[in-house]
Amino acid sequence: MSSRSIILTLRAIVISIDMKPILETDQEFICDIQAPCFQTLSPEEAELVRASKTQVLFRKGDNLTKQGAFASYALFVIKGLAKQYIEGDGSKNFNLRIIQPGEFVGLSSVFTKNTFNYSSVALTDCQVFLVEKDAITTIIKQNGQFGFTMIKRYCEQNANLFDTLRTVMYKQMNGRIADTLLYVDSLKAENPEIFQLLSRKDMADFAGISTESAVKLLKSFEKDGLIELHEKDIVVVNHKELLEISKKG
Amino acid sequence: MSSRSIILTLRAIVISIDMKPILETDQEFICDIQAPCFQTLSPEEAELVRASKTQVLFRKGDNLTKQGAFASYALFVIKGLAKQYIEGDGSKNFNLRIIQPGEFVGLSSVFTKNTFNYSSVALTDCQVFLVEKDAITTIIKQNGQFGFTMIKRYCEQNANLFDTLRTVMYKQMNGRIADTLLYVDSLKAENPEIFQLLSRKDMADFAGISTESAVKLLKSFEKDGLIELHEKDIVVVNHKELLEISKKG
DNA sequence: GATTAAATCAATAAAAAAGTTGTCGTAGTT
DNA sequence: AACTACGACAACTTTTTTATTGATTTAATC
Repeated sequence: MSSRSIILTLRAIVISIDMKPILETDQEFICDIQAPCFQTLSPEEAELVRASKTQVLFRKGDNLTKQGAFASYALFVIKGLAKQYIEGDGSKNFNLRIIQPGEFVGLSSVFTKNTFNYSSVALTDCQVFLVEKDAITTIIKQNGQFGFTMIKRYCEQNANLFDTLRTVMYKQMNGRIADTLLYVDSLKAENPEIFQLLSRKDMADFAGISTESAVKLLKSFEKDGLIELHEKDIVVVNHKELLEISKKG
Repeated sequence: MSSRSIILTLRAIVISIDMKPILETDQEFICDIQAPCFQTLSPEEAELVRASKTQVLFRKGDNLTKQGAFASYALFVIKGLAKQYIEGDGSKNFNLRIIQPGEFVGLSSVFTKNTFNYSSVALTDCQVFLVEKDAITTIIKQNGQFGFTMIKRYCEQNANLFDTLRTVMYKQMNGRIADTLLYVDSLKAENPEIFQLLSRKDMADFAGISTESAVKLLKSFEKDGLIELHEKDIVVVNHKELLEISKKG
């Protein structure tokens, strides 16, 4: 290696260590604050967010949050997809939801708990920014509109949690995998590649069943003409009947 | 699924959400505080650590730290191995060190920076506990002996960083991969499986060279009788000559 | 301009992970 | 007691990732 390229390499390393957020260009900077949920912020509030945020590129497979780790901030996903899940013993995970651009992760940690109560992992590279919880708290206290938005988002997530619990509680395999299919399919309009990003184990972990059962059920749904399996992509053909199966449980 | 097992499952989930640290038994609890570097703590100080810590099981492949994310705590590895690295553009990482049981990660974040300046990932499942930086700060200020230990550890890591920079700066391929081999081999006594946990890309990222070059050099070292390659394991045969190559650069 | 060091590219081989299928066991349910 | 709804295991296939090798290209040094 030449000394010049060594120096370039070193400079890159030093920049990385100093960690002014990778990929943060002016363009993207503006982009952040333009996200819908930050529109109600006053200039001073926007400045507070800006000052107490850091932007991070999570690579596919990186954890955005780790269940049990201290949480001093909330994460806002600008770009990319992630999944949120709870870890049990062994490698028995239970998938809670897909995190899309424009959504928060770790809000609950801001309001109450000091630790993340779930893990989440990037399904694709994710551009994320982290805001320290003190900043969020401060702003909510002085800007009711913003607070309302935050609470609304938090409640939505909670409502979904209840649905999830109901599913796990009362439905059996067919209904659960139908729920999972309907859920993931509902995201497909925005994220056409979503099914390709999920393994059979992921689908199983959303439904809370074994991987083998998931494989068998998907095949059987295909045979019954409810869905089509194209490699990893899944096309919902008979939406109505899936809903029916979901209801029957 | 039977309702009883559903309830058991639910209970497991609820416990996970509540996240009293997975796997923390009395036995392990005692084990923590017995780690050498905590021996100088007074009972009250030990209690402070205990109160402001949380214990987490990082699964193989999980990030312990993410470059650029807010760091409100330091991590102490109880069990398992991890690697620390800096992220560049693309997927160009540079491996800094292997983190062994009994070592801290993220100390620098406690003392100065508010964000982690490197990433780290579990090479095996890792039992880790996290201590909030305020607790560490408080204790250091009142317990000089403990502070000394912390500073010493921090300095050691820094010294290694300088060596690493020197290597990257002045040596070429042969010397670098020799350094990498010597470094990893020095950990083999404590962790016999260490080489199996590292891919050729990992070795290359330690040496700061391309994966292909690493493969070729390792083969050539084998031909010259310096090392033996057994599947993923590597045995250093001619330690002295490797040192020589390392020195020559 | 010739030489050297090392990255990049492309093609292939080998190993690991993911997906699939059938069989069996177990715990509830009827 | 028979039945149902699964999970668990084992064997196997497919896909993906990692490793390997040779050829080519780029840059820097001599």
